[in-house]
Amino acid sequence: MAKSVANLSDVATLAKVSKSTVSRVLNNKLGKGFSVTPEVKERILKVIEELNYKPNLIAQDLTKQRTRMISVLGGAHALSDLGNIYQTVLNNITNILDSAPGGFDVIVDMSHHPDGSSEIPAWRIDGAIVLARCSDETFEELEQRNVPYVVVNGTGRAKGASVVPDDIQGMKLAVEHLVKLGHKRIAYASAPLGHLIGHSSIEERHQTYLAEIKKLGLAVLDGHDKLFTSAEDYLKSVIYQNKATGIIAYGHMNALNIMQAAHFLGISIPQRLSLIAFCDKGATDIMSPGLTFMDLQSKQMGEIAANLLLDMIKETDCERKQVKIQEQLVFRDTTSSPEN
Amino acid sequence: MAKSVANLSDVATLAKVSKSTVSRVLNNKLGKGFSVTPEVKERILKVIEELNYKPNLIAQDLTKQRTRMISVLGGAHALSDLGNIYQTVLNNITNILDSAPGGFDVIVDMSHHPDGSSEIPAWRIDGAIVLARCSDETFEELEQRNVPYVVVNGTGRAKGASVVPDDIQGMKLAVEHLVKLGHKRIAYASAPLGHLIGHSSIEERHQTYLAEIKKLGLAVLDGHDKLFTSAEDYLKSVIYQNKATGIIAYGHMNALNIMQAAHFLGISIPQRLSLIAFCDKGATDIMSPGLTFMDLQSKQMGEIAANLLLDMIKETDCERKQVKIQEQLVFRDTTSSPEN
DNA sequence: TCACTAGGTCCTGTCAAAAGG
DNA sequence: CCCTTTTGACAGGACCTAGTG
Repeated sequence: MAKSVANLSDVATLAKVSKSTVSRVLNNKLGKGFSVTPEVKERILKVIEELNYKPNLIAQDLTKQRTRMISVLGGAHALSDLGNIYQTVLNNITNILDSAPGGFDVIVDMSHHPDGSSEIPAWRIDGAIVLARCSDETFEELEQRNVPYVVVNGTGRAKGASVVPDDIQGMKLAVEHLVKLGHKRIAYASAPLGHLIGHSSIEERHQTYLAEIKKLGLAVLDGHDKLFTSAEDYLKSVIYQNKATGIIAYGHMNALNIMQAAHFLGISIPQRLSLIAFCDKGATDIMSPGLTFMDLQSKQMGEIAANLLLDMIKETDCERKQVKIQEQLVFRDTTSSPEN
Repeated sequence: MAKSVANLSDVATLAKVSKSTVSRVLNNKLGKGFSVTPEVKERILKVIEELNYKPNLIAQDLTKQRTRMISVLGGAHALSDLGNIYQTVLNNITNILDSAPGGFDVIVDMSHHPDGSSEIPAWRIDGAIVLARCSDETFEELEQRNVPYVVVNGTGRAKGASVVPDDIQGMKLAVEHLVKLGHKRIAYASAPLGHLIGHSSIEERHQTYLAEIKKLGLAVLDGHDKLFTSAEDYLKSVIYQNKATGIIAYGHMNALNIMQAAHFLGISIPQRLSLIAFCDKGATDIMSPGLTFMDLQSKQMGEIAANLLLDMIKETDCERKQVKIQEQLVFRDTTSSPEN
């Protein structure tokens, strides 16, 4: 099935014109000192139709030095965790880049590049979005090749912009929410094992919990500094021994586990225990009752990241911005005043 | 920042050899009637190192008529539903294609192509994996361009291969499981709203439920033919009015909702109600107690799909295979003999 | 045979220039 | 000489066949 696809020359030959004329007609360069007789235009379009000719994108990319492809890196975690924020982020990034003038193809690279070997085809893409993080080599590559990139929920190198949620402000709000409801004994359920190690959210939420609780003269309860493993053990320690009435959970998976364990142990939510977690709306859909949560604003994060990237692609000498997004409390059914 | 990247000519000039020689050294064509003095080779490699030269993939693609890119279509649902099987499918596809001789880049196209306009860069990829389905135009394009493709959990057109779970066999097994445990009143919870409309699984599971139940002389219970919306309403109807002791659920989301509603209504699982659903292991991780499920074998589906695709890429005249995968019962904690 | 190179090829986009009136 | 319509040559970067000394 040799060369089943027609190319520009084929069209030109059949339409009895030169390749340039065909090219011009296709790229509508009519205003710019170029014109065609309607007759010729018609003829060319007819041949194109007949041959079902489509310009070869690879050749086009080569001449234009531009691929209109944007790569999303770190797809591994974007797809692994259930209900994490990256799905929302990704959807919103895609929406915007898609409908940008000219249109960009958003591509999620799923290949598990062996650690240490950067294999992003950096010279094949016009820009990149990094979800939380990528390998050092990859960052190196992006920087060297001057590929515009934005890190979402994480930080990059010198030339990269970033969009992160303001976890310090968020944790303050979470603590404040519970305190206002009347809670005095507030615990923190830290990030579960397997979560991105070293991610800034882990440190920031934890430290801010400690700082706020101390500032308010409340008791720091056990368990905040342990990796979250068994929700049942955690509840036994925190509720039975430490008499907590409220828990702030690192993420939605903690919250889910806690809710299930609470059911099992007969601890009613929110009567006996108030629960709040950091996540986005999407994650709470799998839970009932409706979880009170600190909204990480993943939709906004995606939108802002996409627009930053577009700016950077448009003007190469754009300043590298670091955007911090305010988190927002969504008050639902898992928090209330303590029983007593 | 004009042309910050070096190309083959630059290397050739600096190493004082011709472009061909550089190309050959890079592509290790030494056996095939080509040779270099170690000295020259050394020199070239040094220059490459200095300039940090990397071949331009686009140009490479153009000459080789091959991109080593594989596109995954239908990424929209792969990322939307929580815990669906496509995540597992995708991971396994990626693993295999990644480590195939030569290595393929797996790319998930996330762009929401406006309905009706096929915009897959078919002439830019070496093959495609379709998750469940894609637009008619896209199928048309794949067929016309002779792009090898495999549909996972769905069927394609003439030239496409496919891998699907055997839902008929699976449903038979599910019914058999409950019957063996002693259940006589078995209900079916159909696909929820928003699920891929017209997907063969919907029809096959439903019809097989009806056929099997009738064959065994049992009662077909209400609700099997309605779209699944409120789990609470469903349980009230099926358990209270229809006295069901077992439910076979279309998918993990139904099962999750049913479990939560059962908790709420005080219906204990598995004592009062046995529950089984079609899904894969990944989805059950968010549930407790451990769900008994019909394993759709998503890992296998991915592996088989990837290997089929590799075969099709290797030999274009490969027959279009339609693989059906046997489902497997995983017996856990949500099914048991009925109380009475 | 060894060690290497010139120049055509893949395909499209663009510019200077030429043809036709 | 001007205006409109059309064209040939070349760039873009790597690969490969045929060929030189």
